Amino acid sequence: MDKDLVFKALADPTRRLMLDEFSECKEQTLYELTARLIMRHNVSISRQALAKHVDVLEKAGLISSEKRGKYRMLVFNNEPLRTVMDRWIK
Amino acid sequence: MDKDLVFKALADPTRRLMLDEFSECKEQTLYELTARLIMRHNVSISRQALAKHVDVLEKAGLISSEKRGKYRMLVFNNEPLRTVMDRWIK
DNA sequence: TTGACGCGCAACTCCATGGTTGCGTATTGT
DNA sequence: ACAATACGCAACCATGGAGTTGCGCGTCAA
Repeated sequence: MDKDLVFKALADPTRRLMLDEFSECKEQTLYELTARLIMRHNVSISRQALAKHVDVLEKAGLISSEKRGKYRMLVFNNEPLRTVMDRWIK
Repeated sequence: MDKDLVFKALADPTRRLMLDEFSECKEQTLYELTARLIMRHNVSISRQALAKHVDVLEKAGLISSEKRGKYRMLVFNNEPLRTVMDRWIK
């Protein structure tokens, strides 16, 4: 696990909103996630921009993705968040 | 406490090294901190660049500073780190 | 088969930010 | 008084990253 990638992923407010959605529903398609962000958080953003954020979160190990036919299923994993703060909080 | 500022502060690897030093020694002058980073972590960086990082950390509430004559004393505060991860780790 | 839809990819723009350089200020020791 | 030093400030440059646009591909229902 690359801690640098985790902190980079957390640096963006849109990605933190995405994590908020995932902490309520651990499995979502990219389509569902986009719809939720637009409707519940008034996020005005294109699908492609969201897809980029998904890539960043995936490289950080915070989500994993799986192709299911037409849809792309995203699964949340908060384990990196648990381990990344160890060095300062004792 | 502005969580956005905290995550921004954590996004940079140099600032995370600074926090590493602070978690070992909670009070340091800016001069001491600069010397430690250069010697113990082989960080090649100017004093001004460090001062900018200090400003970012201070705005995030992660350190507080106090002028003591010629020196600027910096004091670590990890409380924002404890509260900022709540929403995803339950 | 054909159209709609969810998605991937690449090029482009724009701006925040890390870093440097140069100069000025205040404090301290001799 | 004067030199050394720890620091603040402002301008500048270069890079990375967020966002958009346009196009094409694969899947599914009619």
